[in-house]
Amino acid sequence: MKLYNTLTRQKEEFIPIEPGKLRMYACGPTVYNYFHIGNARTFITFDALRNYFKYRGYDVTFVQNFTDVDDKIIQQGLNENLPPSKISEKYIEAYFQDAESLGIGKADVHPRVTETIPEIIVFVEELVEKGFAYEQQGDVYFDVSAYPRYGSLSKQSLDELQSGARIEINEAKKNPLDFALWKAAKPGEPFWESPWGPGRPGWHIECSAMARKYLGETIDIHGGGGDLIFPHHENEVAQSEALTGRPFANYWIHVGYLNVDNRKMSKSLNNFFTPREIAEEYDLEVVRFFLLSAHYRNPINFSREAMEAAHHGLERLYTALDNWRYYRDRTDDLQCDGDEERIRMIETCRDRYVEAMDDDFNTANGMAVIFELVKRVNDMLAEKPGRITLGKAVDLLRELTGVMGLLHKKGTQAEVLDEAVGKLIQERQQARQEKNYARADQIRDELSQQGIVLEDTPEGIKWKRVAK
RNA sequence: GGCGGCAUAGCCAAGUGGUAAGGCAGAGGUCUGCAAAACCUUUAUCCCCAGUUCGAGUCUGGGUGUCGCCUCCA
Repeated sequence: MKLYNTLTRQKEEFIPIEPGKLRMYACGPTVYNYFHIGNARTFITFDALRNYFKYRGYDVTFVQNFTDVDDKIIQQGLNENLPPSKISEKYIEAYFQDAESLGIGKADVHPRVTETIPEIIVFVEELVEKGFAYEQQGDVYFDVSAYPRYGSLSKQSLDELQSGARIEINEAKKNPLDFALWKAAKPGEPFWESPWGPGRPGWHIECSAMARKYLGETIDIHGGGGDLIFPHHENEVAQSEALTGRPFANYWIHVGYLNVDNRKMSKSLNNFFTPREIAEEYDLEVVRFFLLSAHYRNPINFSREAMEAAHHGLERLYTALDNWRYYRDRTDDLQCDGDEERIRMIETCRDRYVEAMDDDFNTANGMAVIFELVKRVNDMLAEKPGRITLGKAVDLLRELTGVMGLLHKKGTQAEVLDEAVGKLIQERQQARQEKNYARADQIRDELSQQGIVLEDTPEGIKWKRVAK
């Protein structure tokens, strides 16, 4: 498997630290509000990447944190008139709800800053002891000048960073780029006791400490959104490598932005959509489908047109499954299962899917293979080669879309129709036989208003519920 | 100012130097009472200029446009 590594700015063959095992850490949300679908792009990417590694036989340990102490959480507490801990609790719960609706599975561990304080304090203490950090009136800062390789991830030199620095001059810092590992508590803020007095962790240290706690000193893959490269990930590298003297992460993976009108979707530009908002109009599976239909590193533009296209594309996948179920339930034809040629053709789809995904997790090409497989399934549904051969094709379709985290919904056909609708369908059938097409079409229109679409097939009347 | 993306059909989007995947939309057709679904056919010299090469969307140089990071941000 090849992955693009931000460290080297190249695609590299992925070699795990321990054969067959993957240790992966992705930066999770700061839980001060609902996340938006730009955030979701990163979560979905790592969720699907984890699925794929498992699919390829890796024993995966995936960690994604919650930042549950932060300036913004404190601020939101004031806005909502709630203590910060209630804010983070509320939005962690919301995260899991929204994640589920986007098909994002849980990580193996979802550590929280508030549960990692002792480890963070030890981490900072060690950095101070080793001369990489200094205390200043209850704050502790990382000393970037003590770490010569600062800037290696973002490919920035210290000088250039300094000349472009837009950060406020802080008298307490030796260097404007020094960043807080520990912040002295201000009145009314949550705090923990530490060797430097009451305070709370800075943002960057938490990920280093959590990754170390759950995954060890060197991890295989660390990732997040592209906007985290600097300063967050740069700082993580500095802290962790200063402490251990070893590489922090072998592969750094960064996800491209989700744009709106070609501008990055972000809270500050106020051009964002939350899953909750989108869900009023589309099934969120459409969002997931849309996000995975482009390569993860490329920026993609969110728009109504894009959602419509994704909606139709996803529907095509579901329709194939529906049509298969309908056929399967109405035929006993079990022959032709020895159709070697077809089976071989199906197998090549798996190979090509793996080939695509092995190439820097190219889900766009993976999707293309899925659509080709759908075409084969549809072809076979028309040719009716027998249930077993077709069943294999459909199994593969489920296998591949399953890795993407798609097509988990139950089929529309399996539901039970209510009696009134059933009677109408019967009546329409009667009308058709009597060539009373006006009445037949009238009934079809009526049901269509209720979101039930009828299709006349050689096997009988097929119906489906159309989602929004 | 420093660093880095991106630019391929109406829209979206792949593309490892050998003559452009896939999806959506459109057009024509098959099937259908009509539809729907499905299938078939059809829709691109890849931002511009120069260069390397037998051959470049794909490499090099120079432009142009655009977005981003350098402050919190997935």
